[in-house]
Amino acid sequence: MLSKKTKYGLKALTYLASVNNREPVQIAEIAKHENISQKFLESILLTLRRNGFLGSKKGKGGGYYLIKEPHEILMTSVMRVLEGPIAMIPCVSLNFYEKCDDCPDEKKCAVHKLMLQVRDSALEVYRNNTLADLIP
Amino acid sequence: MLSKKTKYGLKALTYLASVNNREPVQIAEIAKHENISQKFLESILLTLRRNGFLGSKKGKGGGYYLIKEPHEILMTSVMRVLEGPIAMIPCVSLNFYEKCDDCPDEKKCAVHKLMLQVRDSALEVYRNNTLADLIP
DNA sequence: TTAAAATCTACTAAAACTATAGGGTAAAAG
DNA sequence: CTTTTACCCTATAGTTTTAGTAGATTTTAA
Repeated sequence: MLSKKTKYGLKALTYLASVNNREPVQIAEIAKHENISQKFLESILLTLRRNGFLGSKKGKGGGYYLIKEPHEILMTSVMRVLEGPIAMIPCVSLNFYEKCDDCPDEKKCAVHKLMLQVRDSALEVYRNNTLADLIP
Repeated sequence: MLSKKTKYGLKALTYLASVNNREPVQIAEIAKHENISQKFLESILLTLRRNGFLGSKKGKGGGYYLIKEPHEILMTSVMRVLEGPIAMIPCVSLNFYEKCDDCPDEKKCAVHKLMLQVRDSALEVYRNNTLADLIP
């Protein structure tokens, strides 16, 4: 299941991308427009800022804004920050690899074999989509 | 993340498929061979039986066995039973569809648009794999 | 220089889900 | 009738998710 964190994060990014100018947009405005709990969204936007997707400005007239052009923002990186590994199991993860402690030989493992394909197909989708592609 | 339930279920199915004859295999044997908690595996095999993948036999010489040929068992149906919906979000699910209550228009939703592609790509993988394809 | 408007930070907590263990019941075989 | 096995129900520790609360900090504008 996709977490609400990721869902809301994607919606917020898309909303910011759809605002043509790059003026800061307040959390409250995003939350209202996308039907998101404002406090929850606050923490999500914070992690997006810390990971280099957003800039912020405090005080009156402040808010969040995109730091790159929408077509430069790949879904692979967005998903990794919001949802974590793209692989469904660590033993097939590119960026978060971990060996299964119960599995003696990955090459012979059925789960490994299947999940490798799933990872590759998901990766292809995320690599073919930038934030610009999601704007309605 | 793939649940251990699914992981163990897949391993158990593969193990049963690799046993050439269709003699019942005891839970304990599967659990030992695949390094799985026996009690947990017990409940997993039960749901696999209830969903038409396995047959069982009680008493001495009993155990679980495949009810169909490995090449007839599609990963789509296995995954749906073990892991649940293949879609990451209900609004793009074929078999478990549900509307998002926070989303006014699916057609304009960025999350919907992205997750539809992810679902399709995952589906293609699962449809192209039967249990027979996972046997080492 | 004060007040208002925002983000930032840390802490807490309810709810849901996951993985597992325990103990007893039912059926099949010998 | 005893052993062996699957079957079934319950509880529970642990983790993750999804927030909510309270306040600190920074910026702008009056």
